[in-house]
Amino acid sequence: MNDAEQTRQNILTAAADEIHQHGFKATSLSVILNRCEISKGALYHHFTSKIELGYAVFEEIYTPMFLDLWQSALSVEDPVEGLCTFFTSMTEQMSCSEVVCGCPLNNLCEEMANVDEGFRLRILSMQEQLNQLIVDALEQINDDLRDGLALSQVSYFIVATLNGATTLSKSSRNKELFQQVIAELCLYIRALKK
Amino acid sequence: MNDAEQTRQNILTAAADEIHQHGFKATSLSVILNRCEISKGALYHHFTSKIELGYAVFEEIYTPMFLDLWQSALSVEDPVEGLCTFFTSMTEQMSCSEVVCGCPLNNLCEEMANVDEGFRLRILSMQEQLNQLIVDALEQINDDLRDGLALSQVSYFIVATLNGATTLSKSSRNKELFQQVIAELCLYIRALKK
DNA sequence: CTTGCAACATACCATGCGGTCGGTTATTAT
DNA sequence: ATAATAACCGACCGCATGGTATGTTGCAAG
Repeated sequence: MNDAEQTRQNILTAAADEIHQHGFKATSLSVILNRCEISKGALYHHFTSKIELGYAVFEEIYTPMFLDLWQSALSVEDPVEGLCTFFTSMTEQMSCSEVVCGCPLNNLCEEMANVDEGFRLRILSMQEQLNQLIVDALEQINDDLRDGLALSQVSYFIVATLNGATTLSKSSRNKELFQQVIAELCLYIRALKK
Repeated sequence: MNDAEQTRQNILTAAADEIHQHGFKATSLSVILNRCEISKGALYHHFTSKIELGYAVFEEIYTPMFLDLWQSALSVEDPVEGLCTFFTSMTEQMSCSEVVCGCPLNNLCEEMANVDEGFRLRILSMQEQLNQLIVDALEQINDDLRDGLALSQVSYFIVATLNGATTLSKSSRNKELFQQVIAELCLYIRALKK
């Protein structure tokens, strides 16, 4: 990686962290500049505007990190158990910043979906990708599942609950509530089986 | 209500709407002043700062509106069915602004819980009140429910899912996803019974 | 009638923001 | 070697923000 690409990556990772911590609007470009020890000219050489930087963070940092996580959780023999262990390990490995700051994508959705169409469409696309991921995984064990399940609906339900759980843990500022919701979610997921 | 109290109420309702639409930080005091056709002096006569205005909106507008809604949904013979009809009617009566802007309390939680302790504690307190409301209602039909249910956990699960559903509908900008999650949630709730 | 305070109005301030622009250095192609 | 361009610097700009200080009006008690 040459120097230019390196500074671009530095900007992206710093911006990703700042946006995660403070949201997009409240993220100050000057803070990013300080963290990267670069000038404003450097930033605007790589990104045409703040919002384009935001899009790049979304597409190049958040999205792959997110989808890879879910993909690996679902790429097991039994995706139902895969999801449950995924969720449970989240409650254990959850760092303090994640308890406090929540999921970056969920945050961005809350903040920007109804304000900026570019963000909204990106979020929407990602949610559909994620939903497809889950549906595909569940369909592979369709024979073990109860009859009459609306798998897409089930998938959205799971994701919605998970997002709601992170939001809940943000206000309570402890893992306990999150763990409770996750425990109940695992009960629900396992009950999908016959 | 005298004139002073009337202007105070005007400020509160205008602020509540603006905060609902744009979030707390992005809400501009000058917009509120224009909507109410008052001066900045008037606002700062009634509220010492922007954040105190935010607290007042939370306590005097959002909280009672919210708790009353849930209370009336749960104050029926069968709270399980009460919740289901409550949720279902939400999907039908949901105005465009609610689809786009989401739940005011959920929004505030997302935006302010990890930034301002005053907001966080107020949100937390309200969530605990709401949880107690649901738990109390479910306990009254405990005999009809399955054994071994952790009612507090169940209650948090329901609230988390509902919040996640509104967030989902924000990014998709249509009711369909919301309705799907709600439909699945109703299945879950009804399955709490024996 | 006047005194006093509540209920406003208006002008102003410091600050931080995203963004621009002319200039400079480093790299690369010819 | 030189020309061209990428990569970067840093001063500056307009603007909107939350907040303050001073001034004005109107009502109500004494």
